[in-house]
Amino acid sequence: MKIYNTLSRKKEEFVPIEPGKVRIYACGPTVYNFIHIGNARPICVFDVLRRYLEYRGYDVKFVQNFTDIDDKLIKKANEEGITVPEVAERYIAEYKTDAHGLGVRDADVHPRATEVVDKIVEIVSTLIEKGFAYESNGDVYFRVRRFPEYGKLSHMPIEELESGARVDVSEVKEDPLDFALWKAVKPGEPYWESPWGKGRPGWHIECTAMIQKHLGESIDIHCGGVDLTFPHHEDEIAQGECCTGHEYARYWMHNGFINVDNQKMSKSLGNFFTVRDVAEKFGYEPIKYLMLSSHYRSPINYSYDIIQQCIASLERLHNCRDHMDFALKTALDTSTVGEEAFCADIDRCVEKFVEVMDDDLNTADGITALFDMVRIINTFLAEPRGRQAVEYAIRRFDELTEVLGLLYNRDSGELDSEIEALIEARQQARAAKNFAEADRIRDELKARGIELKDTPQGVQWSRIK
RNA sequence: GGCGCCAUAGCCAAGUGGUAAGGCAGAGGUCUGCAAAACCUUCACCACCGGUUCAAAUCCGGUUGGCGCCUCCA
Repeated sequence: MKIYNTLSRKKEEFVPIEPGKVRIYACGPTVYNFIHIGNARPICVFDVLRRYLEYRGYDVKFVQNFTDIDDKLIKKANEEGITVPEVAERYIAEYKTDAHGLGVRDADVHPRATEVVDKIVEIVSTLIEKGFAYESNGDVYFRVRRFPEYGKLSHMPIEELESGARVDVSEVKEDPLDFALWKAVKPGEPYWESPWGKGRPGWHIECTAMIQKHLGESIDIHCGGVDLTFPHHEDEIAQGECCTGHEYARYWMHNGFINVDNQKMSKSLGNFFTVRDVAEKFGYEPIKYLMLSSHYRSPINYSYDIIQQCIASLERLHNCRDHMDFALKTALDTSTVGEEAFCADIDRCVEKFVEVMDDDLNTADGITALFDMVRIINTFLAEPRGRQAVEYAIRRFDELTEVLGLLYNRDSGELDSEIEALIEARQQARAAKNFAEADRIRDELKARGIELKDTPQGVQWSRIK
């Protein structure tokens, strides 16, 4: 598989540190509010990365953090008159509701910043011992100029950073470039004891601590949004590599943004949508589809029209899958002509899927391979088919939707007897050419969320999504 | 100012040297009691101007337009 590595700015063949194993760390949300659809992008995309690597036979360990201590949480807690841990608890729960709604699996470990303070103190102490960091007024800063490779991820010339004039100038820092590893406590804020007095961790250091604790000194893939490239990821590399002397992460994957009206979503512009809001109107699945419909590094523009198109596309996928379930119920015990060729066509779609996903996780093309399969299946199932062929198609189709994390939460449940009786009554009405009654029943069922399709093989029903 | 990204049909979106995938919407048709679904057919001079090449949406240079990071940020 090839992965575009921000470090080299090239697609590189993926070679794990340890054969067969992949250690992935993805920057997770700061849990001070509901996540917005921009947050949903890395969550969805890197979940697919994980699933795809597993599909390709790797043993994947996937870690995603929750930032549960920072300025925004403190502010939120003050506003609501509750504690910081209460804020974190609430929004971690909301996060999980959304992530599960999006069909995203839990990470193997979801560490919280507040759980790794010991590790953070340990790393900061090591950095001070090695001369890479210094204490100043209860804060601890990293000496950026001590790490000659600083800037290798974002490809920023260090001189330019300094002349950027936006860098915070502070008397407590030796150099404006230096960044905080530890922040001295301010009145009314939560704190932890440390060799430098009461305080709390800086933001960048938490990820480094979690990686060291749960994945080791070097990891295979580090993921996050493009905006994290600098300074967050750059700082992580500096801390991590200076602390251990080893390469921090081999591959860096950065997802593009979700825009609204071609502008970055942000609170200050007032143009952001929470996942919850969109899900309540349209459901979670169209959001998931949107995220996978273009390459993960491209920007996506969110709009009502686009989400409607996602809903329509998804319907074609669901119809095909429903049709397969129906075809299985009415399948023949013997095989029919052309099934071998059919299975071969299906296999070709899977091969294409693997080929494009191998190319830097091209989910847009992966979906195309799925749609190719849909057409082949729909055509093939126009007439009754042998059970084995139908089962094979289902298995291979599900294989792809599972990797993409699409068509989850499918309701293949049974109908209750009352509905079944209505369907039967309608069939009798149709046989008696009482079409008014038949249509009335069909409308009634539709109002109850059941859609009927009359086929040569009988009545196919499905629940309206 | 520094470092980058993007521009493909009405909409979304792949394709990065060999003559434009896929989805949505539209048009026509087949099937159907009707409907739905499905299937078939149809729908692009790849922002502009130069250059390299037998061959360019794809490479190089330039122009225009849009966007991001450099500050918390997915």
